[in-house]
Amino acid sequence: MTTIGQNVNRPLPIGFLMGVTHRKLTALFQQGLHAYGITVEQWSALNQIDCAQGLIQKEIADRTGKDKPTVTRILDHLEKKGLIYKKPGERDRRSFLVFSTELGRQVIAETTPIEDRVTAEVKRCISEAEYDAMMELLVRIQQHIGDKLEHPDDSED
Amino acid sequence: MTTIGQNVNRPLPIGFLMGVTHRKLTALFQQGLHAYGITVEQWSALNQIDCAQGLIQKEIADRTGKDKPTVTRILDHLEKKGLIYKKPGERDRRSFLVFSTELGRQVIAETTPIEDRVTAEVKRCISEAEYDAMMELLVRIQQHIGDKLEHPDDSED
DNA sequence: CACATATAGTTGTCTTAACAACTAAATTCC
DNA sequence: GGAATTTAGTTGTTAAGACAACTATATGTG
Repeated sequence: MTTIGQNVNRPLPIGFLMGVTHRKLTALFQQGLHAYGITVEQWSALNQIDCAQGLIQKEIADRTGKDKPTVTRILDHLEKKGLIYKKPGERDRRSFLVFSTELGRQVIAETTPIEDRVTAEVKRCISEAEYDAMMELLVRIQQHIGDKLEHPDDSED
Repeated sequence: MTTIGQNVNRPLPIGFLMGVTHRKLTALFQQGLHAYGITVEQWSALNQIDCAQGLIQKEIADRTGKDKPTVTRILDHLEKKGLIYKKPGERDRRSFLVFSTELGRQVIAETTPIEDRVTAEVKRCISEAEYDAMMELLVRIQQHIGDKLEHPDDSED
């Protein structure tokens, strides 16, 4: 006779709860982006490119929190859709400078209000102060865990 | 002459910040799971199965916040690894009851402390009160946005 | 200079997520 | 009872994320 159901009702760990919440926020934004034929992740890369103009892919990766292969593929999609273009780096011939096209700029201009609406929707269920606190906590956790991933053995009590 | 760089330094929207944070938390837990040959998402399904014993796939989907196709595939992996088994539903012949095997129970018993360590790590950079507040806010946002996704046109001011 | 090492980017593989289309069994309604 | 509708689960496709292996250029050190 084996013991069954021993782990009764432990709370959903924070990572999983964050995953579920993240997926729902993404789904809401994705609904709004549907008419523009881009995904949420493509939007985030295009948004950074449009803001900064002339980023190299490594910088896009850093700013969007994605790894290099992921960025390569997202840029492939954005390029095929005519939303960005790459210029070979002259000083550093390993890299490209990435720019948004006129169309890309237009898409960001039109979709930024959609992102604002997602944020506004979140603020309908939590206060401004709670929102700010949440953002601050997310940044803190993200940095702390990021450090831990880079220096796994540091047991700085 | 086109305007360039007009979207100067808008803050990272909450959804994206949550995505970055979620990916880092997942990466940390995944490091710990490496020796057990399962992924974080497989762990979360196995964990639910092990707690409840005899869930049908729909219930696993609900409890893990995944859709049915995703659960089907995760269970395929868990079954191949000998961590779970399915029993055909007798009362409802469309569904299966899913149980963890002895090995599956053992894996969860041994890996639950690893998940605890991830939570503990998070609590090293935020207080207990902040942690609780964060969890509560995540639940609230997740529910509110979930409702919005189901009733998109409700403009309940 | 030459060799080692680091960095930018690409390609391939696997897993997960979203979405649509589908099968089969259960339920509802007339 | 029988047709329409739900519900449980599967399969296929596409995109993204993690990871490893790879190419090519840059940098650093003897």
